Amino acid sequence: MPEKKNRKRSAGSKAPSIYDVAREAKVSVFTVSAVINNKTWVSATLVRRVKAAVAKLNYRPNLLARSLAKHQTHTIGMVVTDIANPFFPAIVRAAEDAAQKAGYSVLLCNSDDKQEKETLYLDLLISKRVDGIILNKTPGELSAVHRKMLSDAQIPVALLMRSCPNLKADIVQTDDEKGAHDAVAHLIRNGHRRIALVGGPEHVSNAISRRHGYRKALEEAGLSIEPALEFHGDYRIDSGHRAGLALLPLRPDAVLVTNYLMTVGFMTAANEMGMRCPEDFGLVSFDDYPWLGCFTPRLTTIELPKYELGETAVNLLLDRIQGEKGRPRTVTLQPQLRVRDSCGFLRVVHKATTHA
Amino acid sequence: MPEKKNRKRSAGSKAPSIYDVAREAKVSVFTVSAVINNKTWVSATLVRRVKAAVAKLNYRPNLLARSLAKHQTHTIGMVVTDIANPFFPAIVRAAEDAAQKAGYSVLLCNSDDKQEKETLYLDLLISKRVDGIILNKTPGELSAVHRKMLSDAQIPVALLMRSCPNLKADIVQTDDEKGAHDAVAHLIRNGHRRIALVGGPEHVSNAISRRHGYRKALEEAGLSIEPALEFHGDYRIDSGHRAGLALLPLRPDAVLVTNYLMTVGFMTAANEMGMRCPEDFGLVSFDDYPWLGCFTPRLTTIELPKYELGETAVNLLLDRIQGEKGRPRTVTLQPQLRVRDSCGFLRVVHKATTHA
DNA sequence: TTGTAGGCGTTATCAA
DNA sequence: TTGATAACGCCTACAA
Repeated sequence: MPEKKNRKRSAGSKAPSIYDVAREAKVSVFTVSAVINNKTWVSATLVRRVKAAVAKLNYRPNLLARSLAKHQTHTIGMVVTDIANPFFPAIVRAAEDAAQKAGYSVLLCNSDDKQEKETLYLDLLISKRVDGIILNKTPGELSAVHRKMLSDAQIPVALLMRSCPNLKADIVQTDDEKGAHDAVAHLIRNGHRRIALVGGPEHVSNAISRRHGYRKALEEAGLSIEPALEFHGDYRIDSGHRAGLALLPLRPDAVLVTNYLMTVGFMTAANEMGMRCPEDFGLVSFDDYPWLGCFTPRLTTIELPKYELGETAVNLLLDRIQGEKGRPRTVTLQPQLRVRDSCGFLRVVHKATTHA
Repeated sequence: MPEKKNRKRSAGSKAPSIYDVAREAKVSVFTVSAVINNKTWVSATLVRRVKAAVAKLNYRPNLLARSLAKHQTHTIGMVVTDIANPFFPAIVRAAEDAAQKAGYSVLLCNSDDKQEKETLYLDLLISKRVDGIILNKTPGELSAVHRKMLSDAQIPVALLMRSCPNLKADIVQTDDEKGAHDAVAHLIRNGHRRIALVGGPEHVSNAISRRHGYRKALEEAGLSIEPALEFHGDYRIDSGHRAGLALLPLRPDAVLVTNYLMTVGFMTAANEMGMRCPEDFGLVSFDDYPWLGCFTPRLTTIELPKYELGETAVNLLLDRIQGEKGRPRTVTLQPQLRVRDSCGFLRVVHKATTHA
């Protein structure tokens, strides 16, 4: 058998296999394998010989074969709605960092928030036998089939920013209700009364939490909830634009926009309508970015700890991969109000003066 | 042999293999394999039986095993400096789209522009036997060892936005010299004379091109090149900030900042120093983003076709994977000047008035 | 048209 | 401490 291998090898110039190394070092494949994996029991002489052969042939173990034999790929799948949405890059970066540190790599998938695409990718990741999946779930349940496949194949999943009604899995999220609440409370403190909401997709858990927080703050302040001031977007620019077109004519004092992309659309609409922030309306946006501080209006935001989100997601996953059997954990990270200039601070001063 | 498999299988609830399906459908593994791969020669009856078994068992082929047998993983590796740099997400998204469309998935790596990390990832990708690599090369050469491994393993690479001195490979890039030239020419048309440059890493090909374009435009206009007005950054925020601190005191009329992150740093420095754009200095930035149009100052930019970059990269790669043997191709996409308000148009009017 | 058996490159079991 | 050799799950000549 080794003979045949020889023939093939010497023909073209393929990547060397463990057999080539074994032959070169005049040892068995077992020994080579042992050296590759730093097993302690190999004699110094053989270690030297093997290492020399490895260097000479530029041998690199075929991780596919290894994965097949060991039933683990050291790969995690990460499916987000869209890496081009600026909310995700930092999260993905953090995940990749944490994964890399632990010897894992990440396969990136974009679902566009479509169930079909998500299903497709889930199938793919399962087929590729990834060791775990970070899932920014599309709204809706996970099919029974996929639940079964995931549990049969023992592939843990960590839910990112979105819970899934019928999937018991670890979750990493931010305290969105609190974030939205703090944002609206801040707006109210600054004197705003009629506050609009540009929310996310109706059935996405974090969008629901944000709406809760929004309403709660309103109620606590004794302000009425006007359904007409609530707009349901989809976290993309265009829906923010539509929201602006629909909401601004209603002349709200201020608005809470629940993600950056929609804020961009909203501001564009405002510009088109000749309305200015914060003069004509106050605004708090979700998500913070380094560039928000150096352009006008300087947005007041609810910062979400993106890096920690990604990092935590893979750490939860890694625990499961290493056999952690406890019940699902939920890690809730704290958002933070970052006050800048888009809330009509001047207006507050004005009111305060009035009161005095 | 199948017996042993049986024993194991019935014990736990592992993912089913092709053998399980064969047994369930009462056919041979060959037939199952044929059906899975839509071979035409299987009789309708057996196809039906196999499909039923597949559905019943929720069978999904183990792509690892398939890859090992077929010597192709249908995976491409993509190594960028940092996905958190807003320049990359759209490119990666485009690449993933194009890859997915062709049945490939993408493994994402961040090199941070460090040779060591790049080397690490290259080793990894080779070991994982990816079918191709999209590489946003760190400055410097590719080691001979890696060149040899890549060619031995027949792994094509497509260089993204950066050429590599000793690697003959397909390249996708933008016409950076033209982009920078157009930017500076625009600045000059607007009346600016002393124009500073915030450039990229000294040995990165696109940074060199951008500097060429900058100087060329200056020369064409008969303006002198002041080395003191050229700052070498690293495409990250902090270096843009340092650039602002160093350049602004020199009171240039305007500045060309060669990427968005550095522009953010530069603007921050300007704010700290109480200098305003475009009143105190004009600015053109590389890279365009949807949000630039709705915040002040509305940046005039050189837009780079990010989506096409990513798409083209994988298409070039796919061609190679499918056996294309021609000599390396270079695809150069055209950047586009997008005029907004950051160039001090008013100033031009002013100067014009003066001259009149 | 279908089945059998060997190979893909590792790891792992069991002797030696 | 080492060496044969059987898995791992799939593909694919070669036979039937």
